Amino acid sequence: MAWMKVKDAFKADPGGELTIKGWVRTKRDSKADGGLSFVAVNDGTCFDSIQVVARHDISNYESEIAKLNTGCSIEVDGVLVQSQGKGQSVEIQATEVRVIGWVEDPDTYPVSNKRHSFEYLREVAHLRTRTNTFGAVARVRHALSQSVHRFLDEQDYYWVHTPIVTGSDCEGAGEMFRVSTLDFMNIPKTEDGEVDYSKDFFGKETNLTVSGQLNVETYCSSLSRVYTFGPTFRAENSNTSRHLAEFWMIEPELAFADLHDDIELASGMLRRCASDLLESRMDDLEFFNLRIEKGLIDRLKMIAESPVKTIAYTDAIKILEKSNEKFEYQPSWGIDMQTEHERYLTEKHFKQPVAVINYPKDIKAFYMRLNDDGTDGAPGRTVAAMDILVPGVGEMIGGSQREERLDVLDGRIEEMDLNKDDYWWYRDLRKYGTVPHAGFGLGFERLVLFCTGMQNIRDVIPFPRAPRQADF
RNA sequence: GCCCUGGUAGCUCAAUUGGUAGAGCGAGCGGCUGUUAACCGCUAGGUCGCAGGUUCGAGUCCUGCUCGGGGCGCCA
Repeated sequence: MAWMKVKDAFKADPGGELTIKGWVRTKRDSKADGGLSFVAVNDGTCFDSIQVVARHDISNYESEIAKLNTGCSIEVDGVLVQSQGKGQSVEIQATEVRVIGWVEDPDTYPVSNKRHSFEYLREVAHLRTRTNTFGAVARVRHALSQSVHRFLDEQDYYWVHTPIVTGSDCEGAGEMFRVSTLDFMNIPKTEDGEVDYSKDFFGKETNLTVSGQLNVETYCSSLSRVYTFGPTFRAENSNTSRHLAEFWMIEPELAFADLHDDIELASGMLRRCASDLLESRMDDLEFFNLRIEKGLIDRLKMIAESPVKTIAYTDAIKILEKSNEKFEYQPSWGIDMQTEHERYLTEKHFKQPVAVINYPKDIKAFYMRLNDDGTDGAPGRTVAAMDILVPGVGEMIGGSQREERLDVLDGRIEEMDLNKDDYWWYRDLRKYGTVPHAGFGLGFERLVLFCTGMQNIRDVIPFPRAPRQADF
């Protein structure tokens, strides 16, 4: 008999023979008709489990089928039929049930058939994907990843595999994890008493990347449209439900483009992700909408239809100053917005994703393009930066138009007390055929949070890494 | 890093003014039923996070440690 995935079995014509393979979610027994069992089998190919009806006349009914527990793996041969019961349209009348793997001790099976807290399930991350929620998160995460790649590919963006280990000490996006093969108990020292990295594996100090941006800008300067999509690492001691030490980031970089082209790309990507999900994963979305966050589907529909709203930082501050909201930190021009300010803007004032642009230069990175004086009526100098804020998550995207003018870039490097020599190859891009360009970083897990309604970022990545957390 | 909170059965929690522990779910067994958050009955299961201290007596009070959770900062 042909092995069929559960998702395909649901769509097949009744009457046909088939084999399915999966894990038992629940089993209910009945004494009717001499005895029969209803076994819900899930293989992860879709949200729903399929109901297998096993009767007492199957040879191993008493010895095995009646003893099945949640978590057992089985193969079932049978016939797809219209269900006689309510709750499902089709079910499988089993002719044979083969037990592949038993649950050794049902009493201590970590994900038994009951409600579990997400905090507890994090401690059994190797088994939590067997629950409705984590199965759905895994499928949605995959679908979003595919949407991003397809969306960019269709617009001629090339995926560039920037390095995980970086010898560049100028990425500047946060604390780094050191990569080294030196013996901790016997660190080689120079004459000055410093660590002698020339003896290390790479012959120099190396770290895990915090961003592929600087590297991908080199490819942008020849291939025009490129992006990175891979893991990045921040050794910040961040203890929040929105930060991870290891997370995946999407960083497009587009040449011959300005800040508005950048926002348009980000906005289009969000719309595409939402509409693809509504198209392909309604089974999982309906679950999230019912059990995790009411109104999720309506929000995704809104995202799919409306472009991101853009507002200048200077105007955003004015909105905050005029609002009647009691902020812990009073907003004023020049401050870096607090989480409370960002949430007010996206959740209460606009009630939709908002791109805040043109921030004061003193609170942003050196590579962001300096605006002309008075851009958007700002009382001070600004850079062409943008943050996209979304309800429920806050900052999901951070980007900018890059400074393509070498003299201005050098001025900024000096102003911020950075070492020009460290950026020699980055500066070369401005020396040889420079071009206006822009890009952004999208925190992939934050996108998954936004699209599932999940509350904690540690529940939307398979094996979360955070301070004091690197199990599995 | 800062502030706030919690750790009691496999899981989620309860335990009055300090008097050595209970429920629901899950699990096992039995009953009932084309069942589906099934239902009914019985049973098993706990050095109350760890280490000290106060007390005749500590799950309950004190100190230290440890591991969670929430918020803030840093950002994506």
